Amino acid sequence: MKFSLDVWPLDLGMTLGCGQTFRWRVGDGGYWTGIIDDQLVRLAARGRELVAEVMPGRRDAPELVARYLRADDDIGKIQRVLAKDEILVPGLERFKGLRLVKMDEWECLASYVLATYANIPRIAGMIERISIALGEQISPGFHAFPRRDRVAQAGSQKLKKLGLGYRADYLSELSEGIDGARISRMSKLPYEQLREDLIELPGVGDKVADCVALFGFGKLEAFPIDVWVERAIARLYGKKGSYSELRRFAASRFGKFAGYAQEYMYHNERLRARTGACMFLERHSR
DNA sequence: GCCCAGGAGTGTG
DNA sequence: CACACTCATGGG
Repeated sequence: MKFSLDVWPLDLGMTLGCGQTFRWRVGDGGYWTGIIDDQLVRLAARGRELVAEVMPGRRDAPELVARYLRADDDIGKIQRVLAKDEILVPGLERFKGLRLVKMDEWECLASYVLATYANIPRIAGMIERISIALGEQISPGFHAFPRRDRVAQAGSQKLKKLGLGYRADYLSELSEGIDGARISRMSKLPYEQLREDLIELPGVGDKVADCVALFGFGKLEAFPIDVWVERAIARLYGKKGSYSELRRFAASRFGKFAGYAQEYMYHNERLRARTGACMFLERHSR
């Protein structure tokens, strides 16, 4: 099933490759292949037009893709709000095609529990291995992210053999400690309450809770702080402190779209490590 | 080989 | 509240 969508601005490479989600792969023709809700999806940009191919293809496939890419986010409006922070202004144009994604809540939760203290290639490898071992094959060579009950059934010993390290115990406990009803209830909570609820789960602390609130539950005010974002805040704003201090700083500075500011800074900081380029004002650099 | 990674949990001051 | 320590391991 093939169709086109109007999602703009959109940079597929930044959006699907910046490290907020871990399963998308880019092919030679510049098309991206991934899985949304057990559907195999291919995406390619032709100018302003987004061409999507969904297999096997449900009736609501266009809505599926649009929702995943947060097509309703008004990037212009978001950036006008963030532009009140003069430090971000020089980088906004560069990152306007970087959209947050809306992942499945369980996949997001499990993925970010696995993401603790690991780099992105390794995270992608762990997720790929549990998907091949435990996920349903939806097309030759493509496996869905494993359902919660399949992970619980596997047990921590089998998970450990898939190279998850100490995360195997967290994921195993998590898969037993949550269900669809709980996720459904959490999806109705406002950000702060959702965050407190998430932190109760095994393997979920401050940072993972904010990632899941942002990428899984769509709370745009969430501001996950990992080592990269911590460095960015220190460098750009001269601000250091505990997680709770930096979180308050971000809330007051970036407001209800803090999540977008965070992803811009995260991506910028990693680009800077590789290329030396910084798109933001470095007012506090020596 | 060395260093680092989208940290969390636990114990201590 | 803040630190200090441990956890297990692939990738650059």
